Amino acid sequence: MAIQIPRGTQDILPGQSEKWQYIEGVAREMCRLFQYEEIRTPMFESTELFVRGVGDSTDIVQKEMYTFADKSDRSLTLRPEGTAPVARSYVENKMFGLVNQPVKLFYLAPIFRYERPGAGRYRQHHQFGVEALGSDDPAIDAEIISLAVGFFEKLGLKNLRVAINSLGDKESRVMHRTALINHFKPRIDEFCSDCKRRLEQNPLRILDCKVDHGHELMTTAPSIIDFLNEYSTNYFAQVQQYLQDMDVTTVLDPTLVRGLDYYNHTVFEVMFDSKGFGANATLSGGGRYTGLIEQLDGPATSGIGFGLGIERLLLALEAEGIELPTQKVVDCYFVSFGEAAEQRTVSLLHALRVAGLSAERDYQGRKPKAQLKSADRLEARYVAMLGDDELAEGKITVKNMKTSKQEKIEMTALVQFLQNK
RNA sequence: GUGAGCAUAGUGUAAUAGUUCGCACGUCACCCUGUGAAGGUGAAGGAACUGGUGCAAAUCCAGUUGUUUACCCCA
Repeated sequence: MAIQIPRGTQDILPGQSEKWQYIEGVAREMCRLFQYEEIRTPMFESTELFVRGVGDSTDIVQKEMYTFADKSDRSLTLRPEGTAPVARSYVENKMFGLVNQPVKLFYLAPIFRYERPGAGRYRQHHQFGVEALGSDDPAIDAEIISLAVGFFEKLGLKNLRVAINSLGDKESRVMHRTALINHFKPRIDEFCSDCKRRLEQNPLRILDCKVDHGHELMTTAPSIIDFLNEYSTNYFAQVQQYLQDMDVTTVLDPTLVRGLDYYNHTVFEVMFDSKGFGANATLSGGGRYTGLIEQLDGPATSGIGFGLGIERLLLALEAEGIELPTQKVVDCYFVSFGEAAEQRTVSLLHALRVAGLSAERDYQGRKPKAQLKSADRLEARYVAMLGDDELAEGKITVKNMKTSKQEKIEMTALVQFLQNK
């Protein structure tokens, strides 16, 4: 049996990789406009970083990390999310001391989680993530959200729903959780088995249960918004106002929570609603984190960011029927008749490439007819044909593949001829 | 981690417990020995792995692996 690719991973092959490059290009361009700079952190970190940063009660840390010991018995973990490494780097490189705050960073990086693969979920996936560290200004929350939305729109995605919520500070979250349990517990027998399990595990999830969504307790359930203190309420109102000022449409979703421990205040998700699209409607998720930097032994610093999965984005683009521009241009394909011509092709081909023209030839000793076929399939703009006749005259036949017109030109004029086309 | 479906040439598919597993596209050759997108003829190339039941297994059963999908959770 041949060796197979590890479960939940995929090769990005030619034909597909061009799409990735395009998406990455759009991401970089957005970041340039919004003035975020690229950071590249290692693919693996001390396990401790994620245990402390992400939170040891989260699913990610409890069961999804690729953790291994190196030869010196250090416990290392393949990056399961993007924010903690950035926060670590911020602290380690003392970026809190930089004159310009917040420090605005982005990354394009592989993420590893040991989980069961499904629709739009992989063991290695790739995220475009953006983080702004060192500012409590609600304007930066709005900026981050508008960047995410702008990115999707630039790629032509429609049917987007931007869900937004505030978790307030940690206190409000704990109080809300208790209130939810008290609300549902007396009548939990009326709910489905999933909800019974959710009651202790994650009572908030009961609210978007598909089975019990009609139950009267659903509508009367306590909302997190009612548990926010004055600062949190005002902060959230300000974020929403700024978003409105930028014409970014959002939907308040009081049931929105995120699975990572470090989130406080603003949280948001960009959802893709399109029928035929699977259960993973979340294209992007993010929010504000206030305790993370301190948790990692840095000064009290607040940050906000988001991550979005490229694989899911590609699925969404496909579902929408959006074709990404992929340009692979072959300026000239060489077709040679006979051995002498084939030998002469080597230097001509090289000359074109040196001159900045993309050029290709046949390496399988195929017949001229088959060479033409290859040129056609590669969508070469021109074919340069060389045989004994041309060699004798010091000329070469150049054929425009679109118009099928061909002419014989001086061999020495080939580069110039093609450059002018 | 739980449940369900699927696994046939490079790709997409068909069939059925019983000779040599059919078709399409692709590949290659020839018709056409210096010209691509059309056509004709021909060729190469295939049952995920392991075990079981049967005279006989691609087909039935079990396990393994992979894959799709719904949960959980997330990007």
